[in-house]
Order: sequence, then C-alpha cells, then structure tokens
Amino acid sequence: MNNREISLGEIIRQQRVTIPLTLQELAQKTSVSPSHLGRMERGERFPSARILRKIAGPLGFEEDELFTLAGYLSPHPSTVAESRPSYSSGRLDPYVSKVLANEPIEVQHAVIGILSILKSLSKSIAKETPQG
Amino acid sequence: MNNREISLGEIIRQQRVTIPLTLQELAQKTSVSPSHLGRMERGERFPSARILRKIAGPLGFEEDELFTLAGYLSPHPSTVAESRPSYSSGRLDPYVSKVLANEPIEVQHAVIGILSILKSLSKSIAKETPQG
DNA sequence: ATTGACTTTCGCCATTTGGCAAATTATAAT
DNA sequence: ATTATAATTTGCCAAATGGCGAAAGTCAAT
Repeated sequence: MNNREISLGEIIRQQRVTIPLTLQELAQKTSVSPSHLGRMERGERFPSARILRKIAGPLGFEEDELFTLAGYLSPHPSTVAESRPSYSSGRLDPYVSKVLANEPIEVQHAVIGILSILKSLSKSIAKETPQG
Repeated sequence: MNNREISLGEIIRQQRVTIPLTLQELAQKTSVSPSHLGRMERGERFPSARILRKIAGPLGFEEDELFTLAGYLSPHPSTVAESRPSYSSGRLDPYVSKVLANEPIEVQHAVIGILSILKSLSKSIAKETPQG
C-alpha cells in the first residue's frame, strides 16, 4: 500500500521512460545536464530544489508533489486526498493525467475506445497463434 | 501591492526578531548553525530546501509558504487565496496566526477584546492630555 | 571608562551540487 | 560481424552550502 522503499531517483526515471524521453531530451527541455539527470536517477546526486522545480513540469509532476516525494515538503494533508492522483503504483500516471486533461472529452473517450480495441485485438491474435 | 523588492533573508530576519529570537536560539531550535542563519538573513548564503524546511516551523511559516517565498515553488494558485494569510505587509503575521490558532476560541476572542479595550483606553487618554 | 555576558559576523574548511567533455554501453542497419 | 548512431555513464572541475571556532560588536551594570 505504501511505496516507501522506492527512491526519488527511481520515480524520476520511471516517469521519464514512461513518457518516454531520453536523458538528453529531458535535459534540453529542462536545462539540466543529462549527466546530472542520470546521476540523480541512480541516486548518486540529490537534486536541489532549483533542479527539482525545473524537471517537475516536463515529467508531469506538480511541483509540490515532487517536493513531497523528495522529502522537502511533508505530505500535504488536505489537498492530496481530495483531488490529486499522487504517485503510487496502481493509480493514474500523472503525466498521462496531465496530457489527457488538456484534451477534449471526446478525445479522451476515443483514447479509451482505441485502447479497448487494441486489447481485444491482441487477445484474439494470441488465441490464433498460441506459441510458447 | 507586491513585495518583490524584499528578499528572503530580510523576511526571515523580520520574522525572527519579531518573535523574538536570537540567532543562537533559532539555531538550537532548528539545528542550523547561527553563522549560517546569519549569512542567510543577510543574503550571503541561499538556504537549501533542507534548511528551509527546518526553519519554517520555528519561524511560524507553513513549509510551502516559505518555499514559495524562496522561489522554490510557484505561488500556490488555489490554496493561498482561500485560507492562508501568506506573508505580505498589512496582513496577519504568520507567527501570530500560528500561535493564536493553537488557542481555544474563547482565548482568541479574549485577545481581541483586550486589544479593543487597550485601544479605546489609549484613545481617551490621548483626548485628556492633548500634547503637541 | 571597563568589565562581563551576550549576539552577530568572519575565516576557514569539508562536503555536495551540477556542468562539460570524454569514454563506455546499447541499438540498429547493413 | 561491423560499423554507425544514439544513449548513458564516468572523470574532472568550479561554485555553493553549511558547520566550527575565533573575532568583533552591543549593551547593561558597575
């Protein structure tokens, strides 16, 4: 239920590859050097608030969300529960949430529709050619 | 209307002396060295998030409030307007706010009552002895 | 004026952050 | 397999943070 054993670096890397972005791409979006980003992700450097703020947006985090994950802010008591999908496995990825939120409702529905078509397609293909 | 010309250091010092606390006292409350606190206040050092977080409580700031003042967080769009008295001249001092908030309502009312009595007293005294 | 206690500032240092460029590793494409 | 290209990691460095102890101010009491 709790993701206490996952580090900030891992979270950041997961987000980045999920989007997906390379270190260099994220670097130029954020004006943070790729080497630094890399070291952050594998826990060799601990990002300062300035850096954290730079990367929050492009990674799809709310600033305070990332600050909380970094242990800079204590968990936001009220706001978190009510509206934001804060990072944890099983919940909506914040980047996806952000992007979809910018789309019209019909588009959001269409995305879901396409997803369900793909899922059923892959299922029937798997049935036709059961290898393994 | 905007306090853009006042620096974080000045804000911190104002808070500290208003409470009032010496650098050493604040230092031992926060586990931050007095020399560092002093340099922060006069703008020679820029506090990290870790330090900022340590000093927020004892100075009567909400963590995110101080982060915002430091430029680590962009101004909180929704929360600020609705409930918090964020730092600016003419508004309720956050330390006062914090202390009063810890008191029962009757006490808070009593404080206001006493204040109004003192004000009317000083007014009538001023009338009796009008000196240039 | 001078002593004494307290408060603030300064000098110095270890540690950390974060960037640049080179080296290494992974990924294709032939 | 080999070469080309992109992605990540490493080595090294400058700059900044933050602590400790000494020096310099402040201020009251004698």
